[in-house]
Amino acid sequence: MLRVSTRGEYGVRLMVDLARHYGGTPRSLSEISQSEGLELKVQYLEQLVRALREHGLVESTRGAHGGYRLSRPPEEMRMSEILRALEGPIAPMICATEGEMEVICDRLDGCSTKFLWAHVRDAITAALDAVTLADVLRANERERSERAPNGSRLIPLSPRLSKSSALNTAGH
Amino acid sequence: MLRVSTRGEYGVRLMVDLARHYGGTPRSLSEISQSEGLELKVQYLEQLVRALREHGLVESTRGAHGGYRLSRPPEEMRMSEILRALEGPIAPMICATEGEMEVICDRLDGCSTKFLWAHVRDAITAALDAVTLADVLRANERERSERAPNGSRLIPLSPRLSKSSALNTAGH
DNA sequence: GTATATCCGAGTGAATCAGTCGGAATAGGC
DNA sequence: GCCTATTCCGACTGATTCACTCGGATATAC
Repeated sequence: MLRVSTRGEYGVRLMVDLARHYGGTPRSLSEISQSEGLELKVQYLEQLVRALREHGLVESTRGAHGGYRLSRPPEEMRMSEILRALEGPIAPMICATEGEMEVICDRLDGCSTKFLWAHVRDAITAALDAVTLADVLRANERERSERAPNGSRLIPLSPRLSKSSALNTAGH
Repeated sequence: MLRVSTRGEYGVRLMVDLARHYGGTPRSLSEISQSEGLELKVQYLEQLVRALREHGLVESTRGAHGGYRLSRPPEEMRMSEILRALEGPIAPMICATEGEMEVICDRLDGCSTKFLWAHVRDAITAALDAVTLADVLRANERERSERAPNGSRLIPLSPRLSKSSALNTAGH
């Protein structure tokens, strides 16, 4: 339950790639898809990056050698913004969408569980506000470097996946 | 994004109703559906309550005057259990399901955003662990009594919906 | 002008959601 | 023993959403 769609997953990976190359030349979708393991889905990425651009999170240059870049440094991008751009407002229930929720929920006897959903929503937004794109990039770099560089990909990842993960340095 | 389905919504309402009548005679689904404003969906409720029973949260008695009751007092039921029973494990991404997540996610280059989803998942479970069925019932009773008893349903609910809601007494 | 990109609207097959349907089993009241 | 109220159970279905795909237009470097 409470799933994020592949839109969110791919979109975040795309942003991580842009963060990794922040400051350089624009990255094309085909470059991104290769280095993030999304080879087959370039056409789909187009759709996602559109939403990110429309929300002002990335800027594009067209034509040959064109591509995308972050419109702000990764440290100044909260994951909440990114996911909102990709998937719309955080709303565990229709009656608990961000912003005004009274309007919709005046129906019936007022959605007896309103408070619960608002509580969940606030927890999610807080969690996503506390993490920046730079944090996710850092965690990702760490994981990459821990994997042996000479192609021995067989190291089990289990021991490092506990609650004391890299993201706990994000200060929440 | 991050939606809870109507399964979760109706199922929680059902549980709130059972909590309100805890200690009395078993409640039939038709009674529940009437008092919770779910008149048309009795057949659907059947399906939901099944999941709740199979997870040991409610007990049933069959035949005439039969129905359902909570198998534990509302104070001892966390909303996390209830929602898990209704909607399955809390997993914002396939690679961040509760319990073991390494197995599935060993594919590709190891899901660069794993940490983020785990972080979100933990925030959600913490939020749902902090609230008991009794808390939701209490918040609901309060709302009911605040609505004028003589049918003047027109009072706007807005001022009381801020972050300092009743659920903040749950101690998180 | 050609190759490489982004841009844009529309379409589509598969999966999930939100129920519905038909009937079997169980228990209380007469 | 029958009738009624109820839970139990598996299967079915229409609508919606998801996860893409397609075809083409537009812009820019060389």
